[in-house]
Amino acid sequence: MPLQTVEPRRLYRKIADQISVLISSGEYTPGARLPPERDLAKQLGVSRPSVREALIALEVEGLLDVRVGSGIYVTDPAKRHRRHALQGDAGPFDVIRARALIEGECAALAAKAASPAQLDAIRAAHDSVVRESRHDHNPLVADRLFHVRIAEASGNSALVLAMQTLWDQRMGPLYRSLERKTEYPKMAAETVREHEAIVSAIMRRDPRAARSAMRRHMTQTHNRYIKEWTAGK
Amino acid sequence: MPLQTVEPRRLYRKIADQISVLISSGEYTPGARLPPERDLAKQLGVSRPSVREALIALEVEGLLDVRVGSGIYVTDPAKRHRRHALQGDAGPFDVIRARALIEGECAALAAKAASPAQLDAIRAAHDSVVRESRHDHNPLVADRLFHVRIAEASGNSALVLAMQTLWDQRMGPLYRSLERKTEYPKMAAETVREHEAIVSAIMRRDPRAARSAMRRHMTQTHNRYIKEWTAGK
DNA sequence: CGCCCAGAATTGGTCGGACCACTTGACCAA
DNA sequence: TTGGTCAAGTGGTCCGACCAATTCTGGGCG
Repeated sequence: MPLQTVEPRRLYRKIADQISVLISSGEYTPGARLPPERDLAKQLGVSRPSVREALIALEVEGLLDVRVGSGIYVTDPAKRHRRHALQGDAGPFDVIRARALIEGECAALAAKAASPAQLDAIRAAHDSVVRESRHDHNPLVADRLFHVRIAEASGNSALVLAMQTLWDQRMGPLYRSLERKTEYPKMAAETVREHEAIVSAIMRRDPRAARSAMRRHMTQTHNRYIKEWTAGK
Repeated sequence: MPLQTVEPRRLYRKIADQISVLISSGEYTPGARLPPERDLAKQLGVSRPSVREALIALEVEGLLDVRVGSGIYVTDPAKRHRRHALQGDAGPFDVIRARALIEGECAALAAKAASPAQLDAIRAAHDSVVRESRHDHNPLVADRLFHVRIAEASGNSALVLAMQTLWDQRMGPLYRSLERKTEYPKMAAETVREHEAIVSAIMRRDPRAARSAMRRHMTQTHNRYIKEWTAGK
């Protein structure tokens, strides 16, 4: 039988995993403050530098939030921003197509099973997009929230995760060049109209309509990108 | 005009960003070895602990590979494993359901459009899973590759990304407790049989069959988890 | 009594140096 | 060629110290 390669896990990893377990097991709830580094070091029987390395690893992973002079806090899972967003090499058009698939299904599931509170959240997010658009604001953040809300209403947190991963791909370099000089006012109106179709389908509990509305939204977004792409030379 | 929030970027972040730039600008190519920590500290004019914190951050982000006693190496972008993959709080069952959706579609697309080389890759990955199982090995790595190959054959790199993100959720702590003491020999046979159905459907270019074979595989995996879950008390 | 501010205490940030463990390669002997 | 030994290089861990930001506390003032 083939031998397994032994891998000496480094101390900071062991510490990080321990803390990570404490968080996911609910020992430390989101927003809670961890003990000071010095105390952690003492409790774990390791030195403070090692604890710091573990904390930095967890901070990079997005689980912790370090505030100088104040303490170390557990990040709210909803606010877990991935600033490193694992750069996939997926191009904008692949992303759009994948989103059409995944988010279409999210919309259908949402229409089927969303709770009243989730419906409210979707509507609120939609209103927020409308508001931002009116003020000539770039509604990117609100737009993201709108899609997240729908994914959440699907009742499957893994779908939320997948959706966010794809959305955040637009932080990638290829994507960004496409979005540089978009004329929001013009296309914001179209976006809002498409969003409305989605919201309305979900509200009236029509999964098939919701799915196709979401897919149409994605297709149209796709087309808008192409137009920009060709217009931008 | 609103003032910008001044954010005192911590030293390790600044160092990490500098090194990150050197990597993406091609100063250090994949596989290259960085200078020793002590030298880096001297060149940057900071202490070694700070350099170490930066290196750990980059290691967590997947850009660097630290080998004890040897040195620090730039990770090959293709091999960049997202071990950090953002621990969503998605439970195993949500993940399975989401994968059924996404990978089902991957399989269908693969059946429709896979190139001969991609078909070979799928078959090779499948053979590898069979081989591992026979040797009483945990075929986890091979299994992952099998699913990645199918996703790749879909021709949509965003789907590959989404699939990997979900798969890597099993690195999460909650998931791990479920997989601790699995009896691989027993369920490996079932897994292989289900894989074969998928491969065969893709090979004969039958998208609908491929989709349903993949979904069945996920459903069965789901059931196996439940059995373990209840058996484990 | 309530507000405000200065100083103290707490907590994370950075540093320098020390020693240990592992890897690597050179060298030597069988 | 093979295997073993050894030294140098490199990351791993630790300690103690001091700095900087935040928070707490208590006293003075309105």
